Formats: sequence, C-alpha cells, structure tokens
Amino acid sequence: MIEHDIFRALADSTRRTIFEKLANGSMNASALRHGMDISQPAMSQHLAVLRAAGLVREQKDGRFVNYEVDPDGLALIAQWLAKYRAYWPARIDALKLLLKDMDQ
Amino acid sequence: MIEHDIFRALADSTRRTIFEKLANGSMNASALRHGMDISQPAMSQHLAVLRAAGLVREQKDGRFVNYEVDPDGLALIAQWLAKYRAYWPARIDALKLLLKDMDQ
DNA sequence: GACTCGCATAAGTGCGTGCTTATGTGTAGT
DNA sequence: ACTACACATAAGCACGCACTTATGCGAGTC
Repeated sequence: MIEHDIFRALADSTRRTIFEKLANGSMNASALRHGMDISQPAMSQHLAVLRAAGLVREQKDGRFVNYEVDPDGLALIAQWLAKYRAYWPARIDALKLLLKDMDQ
Repeated sequence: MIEHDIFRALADSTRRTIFEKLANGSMNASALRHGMDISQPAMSQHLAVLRAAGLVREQKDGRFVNYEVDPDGLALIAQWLAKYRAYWPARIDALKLLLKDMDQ
C-alpha cells in the first residue's frame, strides 16, 4: 500500500523538513544536511523512506545524487483528499486558494 | 504541531479505515467496531488520536458518543498540499478530477 | 440502589522505527 | 594505484506506539 508509505513517511517531522527543502529546489544529500544537525546515514535513510513513498526521486550525477520532489506522491495525496470532498464545503477557505491556483 | 498529529494519525491503516467509515456517516464507537476485529479499548484509543489531530470530533448523546469527520483536519491537509502547488502541473490528471468536483 | 451498557483510562508488553557507529561501494582527482 | 569524497548499507540500541487485560466512570434501566 503506497498510500500507507506516504502518510508514514510524512509522519516524521525531519522528513517533512527535508521534503520542504527539496520543494524549494533539488539538492544532493550533503547539501540537505546543512543546518539540520543530522548524521549522514540518518539523512540517507530518510531519503530512502521518502523515495519508497514516491514523494522524492533521485537523479544520479557522478558521485553525487540529486534529489527532487516527485509530483506523483503529491498527486496521490490529492487523490486521497478528493475522496472526502463531501466534507469540504464547511471549510472552503483553504481550498479556495487551492482552486484559484489551479485555474491559471 | 497539529500538522504532525494529522500525518501521524493517518500513518496508521486502522485509523485510516476508521476515518473512511466516518466519512460515510457518523457513528458511535461500538458501531465502528463492526467487522473490524478490534478491541473496545483499541478503538477508543484510535478515536482519541484522530480527535487530537482534528480529523474527527465527538458529539455526546446520552451514554453513546457519536463520532463524525471534522472538516478542519481535512482543510489543514489541503493547506499543506497547497504549499507544493508548484509541482502539480507535471501531474494534473488526478487534480483535474478534484477541480471538476469542486466546480459544481 | 443495583445492574447493565458504552466508553475512557491505566498499566504492561512486543514490535516497529529512528538514531548511532562501523563498514561497504562507487566515482573523481592526483 | 592511491586517496578523498558522496552516499548506501549493516548492526545494535533506545524509545514510541499499538495492542492487550483490568479497572474506572457516567448514563440509562429495572
């Protein structure tokens, strides 16, 4: 169940931080560590979890491995969220934003 | 961090099942157990986690406690997802559906 | 008031998970 | 070839978490 992997991956705050960093531009594993107080193996393990969940994908570049956000993972979350659209009208504010951005 | 609570709550497949059941109509804790092979305390604990995350809210009714989906939690997920809208265009298919549903 | 019922809480337990240190693998530079 | 570097993997450990059984609590019923 990939859906399970996605939510489990995002359940960790360190991984959410990594994901957010990658959303601002692709980086290699070492660059991601800057200002994060995390060991190299820990980062490698986190990236493996994010990759297995389809939230991140790698792009080898010599001895560097560049990581970037994988839109597929985000699309799956959107799909999951869409299942509960019946409950949106009560609190549309945040979704209005979402809708507006997609219009253009 | 409520965002952390939300993702952590949804990281458990049993809780996702409970949430999905509630999305099809509010129920009390006992009714939720039907066909789920889960003990009463376990269900109670899961509901407490979902409630703490803002995904579910309770409505006391005598000695019964009716649970229902809390739209606030879903809105927060949508807000989180909106932060990464820059990566949506690459995979709009699933989101097209989402958009279409919200138009009507 | 005694009992039942729906649910919450307490306390204990086994397992998953995120960390660590140590080591392996592959690539670039000299 | 040797070294340095970027990253992955292995193994061990401490903690969190989802479960269990037992008990508590409040609301109905008789």
